[in-house]
Amino acid sequence: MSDGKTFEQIVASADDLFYRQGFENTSFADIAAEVGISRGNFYYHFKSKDEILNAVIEARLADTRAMIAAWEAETEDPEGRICCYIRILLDHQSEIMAHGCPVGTLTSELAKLNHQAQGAANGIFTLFRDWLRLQFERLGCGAESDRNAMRVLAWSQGVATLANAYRDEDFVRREVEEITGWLRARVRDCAA
Amino acid sequence: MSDGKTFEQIVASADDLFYRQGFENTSFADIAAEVGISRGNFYYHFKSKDEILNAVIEARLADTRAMIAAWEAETEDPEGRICCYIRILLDHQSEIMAHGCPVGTLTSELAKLNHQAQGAANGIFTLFRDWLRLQFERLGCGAESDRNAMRVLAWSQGVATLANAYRDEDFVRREVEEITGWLRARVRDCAA
DNA sequence: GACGGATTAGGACGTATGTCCTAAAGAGTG
DNA sequence: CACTCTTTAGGACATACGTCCTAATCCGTC
Repeated sequence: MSDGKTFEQIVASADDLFYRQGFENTSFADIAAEVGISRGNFYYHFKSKDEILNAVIEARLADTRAMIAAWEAETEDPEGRICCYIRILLDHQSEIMAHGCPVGTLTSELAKLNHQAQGAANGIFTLFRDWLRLQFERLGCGAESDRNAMRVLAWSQGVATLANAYRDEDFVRREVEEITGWLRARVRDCAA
Repeated sequence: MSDGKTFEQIVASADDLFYRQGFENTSFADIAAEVGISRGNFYYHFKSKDEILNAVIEARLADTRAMIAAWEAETEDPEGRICCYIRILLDHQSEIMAHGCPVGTLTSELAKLNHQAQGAANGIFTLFRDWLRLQFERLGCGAESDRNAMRVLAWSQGVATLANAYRDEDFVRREVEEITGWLRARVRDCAA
């Protein structure tokens, strides 16, 4: 019933379209066209559009966990790991300039729709937040760790929003350097 | 034809609803219900929904200009003026936690819709950006002025996005203090 | 009070959408 | 080949939406 090839394709296309066009603005016809199936076929795999959204959020949660796992495999150094997160802004620069941050724009849209999946979408933020907090704790930031994690999240969200508005590559590059510099200083302070 | 009482009410209600529910997700029926007029009456004042959006953006531009003028009347001190901008986060805290930043969420939505009014909506950002840059220039930040202005914009945008996601009052308050502290340090650096 | 332009109400129209239903096609098993 | 369960196609259905049209109402002026 679930977890077939078509199921995965629907989720993948919906994921992409929700990111590029927004959830509300993406129709079944859009997804069907991209997957190459008929419109009526959705209801064999999903009971409603909201259920597709839930599956997309699940997929994003899984992707995020995998991404974090890859960063953990990349380096043991907490500061280096935090830099991995910051580097998303560069690695996905063109997509971010075109469509913003996938997490931030989705949570914003769901907040306006008063959608039930809001909490689930926030879970993606929380995945990053908790992991970043852990890295700051390992750096000795103690009680400040969560605040630092939130600062990194907020900073990157702001950069994504303005990058999307102005499509300015240099701005993104400069801010990434600035965040990295702030991080270095913060690590020094915490270690002291 | 234009600029009547009904016209103003439509723009005011649309402005409010676009903020709370999003542009795409707000229908003529919604606006009509809030203003108390019939649905078909819109087309006497506006040729299309996009024209309402344009009027809303015009109104927001005017409001922003008025807000900036009020700040300029409030104090001559550039640092104090920048603090006025930062203080929006506190003055409109509950709305921001409920619906995000009106500017950031609108530009994000229009970007996803590939809407023609995207540029006009960015103009609101630019109003703040140019004015903030001017204040930094007067503080002696020189070539760094625009970067500092963008940083203040980005920071506040990020705080708004996360405030909307987590609805955490303390987080907003802490970040405002942090930005203010950063500003003080930056002013010191520039003056030196 | 009568006229005329400004404004409004109400509904028609075509389209798009989410949802649902049913018949057909596909795939695997005996 | 026959049977069954899974999967798909295609369209029906009600609803909501943006747009447009027309008749009615308001209101200031003569």
